[in-house]
Amino acid sequence: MPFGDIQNNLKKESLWGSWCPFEYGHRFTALSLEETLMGGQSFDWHPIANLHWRGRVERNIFECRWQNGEAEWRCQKKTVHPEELIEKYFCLGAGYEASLNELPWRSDPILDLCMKQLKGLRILRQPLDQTLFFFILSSAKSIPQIQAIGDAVFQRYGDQLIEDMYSFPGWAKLAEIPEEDLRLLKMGYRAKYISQSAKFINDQPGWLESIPQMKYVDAKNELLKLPGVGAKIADCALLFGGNFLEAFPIDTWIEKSLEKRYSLEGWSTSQKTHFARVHFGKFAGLAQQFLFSAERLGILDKH
DNA sequence: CTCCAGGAGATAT
DNA sequence: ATATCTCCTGGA
Repeated sequence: MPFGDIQNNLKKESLWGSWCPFEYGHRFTALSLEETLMGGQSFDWHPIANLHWRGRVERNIFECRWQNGEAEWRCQKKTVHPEELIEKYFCLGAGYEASLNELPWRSDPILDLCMKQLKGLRILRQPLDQTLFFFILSSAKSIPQIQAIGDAVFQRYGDQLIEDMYSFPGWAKLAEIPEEDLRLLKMGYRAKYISQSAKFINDQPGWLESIPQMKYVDAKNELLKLPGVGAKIADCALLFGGNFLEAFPIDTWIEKSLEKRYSLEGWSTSQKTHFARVHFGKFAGLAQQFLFSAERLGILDKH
């Protein structure tokens, strides 16, 4: 490595604060930390080394890593009140554990296995505007593809946060972008959804911001008004971007999982939604996350 | 080359 | 209500 690069890296490194353990760090495992950041609920995190990720929390850059058997985080020195940001973003605190305890794990051996194998898996509290954006992009796309398209949009239209990370441009900015320009960023048919949803949101100031205050059913019905937002994407936006832990998104993984693990072959999607609400209860979204990750990682077939 | 993804919307029954 | 087709792109 040339001397200039070494100096440059030292300079970059000096911008970072020291590593901190998570306050409830013992609850993460290497697997659950990775799955929380990279499992498809967020598209803000990028791996930069083995078990080491960099990502956005609001307009700040944080890093997380698994080191010496525990989870750690750090952020740039200029970040204001980083502990509060982390606590909020990762939903740290006793309330989350209490919610997990209300899931029917005592009577559901499948859920119990998922929760034991993925101990520490969390649902993040992300901003609704950006989460909605990513999940409109998500239809019939894999996680890396969604992230790549998002990165391109952020880089082209967002603000630069650090060397290679940019902010979510916001719906107001997206409303100004011609649909054809969005198509150039490989959105395909989703470009129309983004463009039209941006106009819808822009034409009704305060509408999107009011959604997190609503009851779940009302919030979902509002989001369903957006072009490109059906039941699945509305539930993803509410669960990952609106702190609605009762939202139970049913994608093809969960659809197949419910059929296979809970013998719901032949049930319609709406019947499965009803089953989930009755069986998993008011924190069904938490159960969904454990079930989804377990299927994705192939955990249930091993046991 | 064909097929189909972590979906939604339009159309037809 | 339910079934089928199409919409872009990229990877198997």
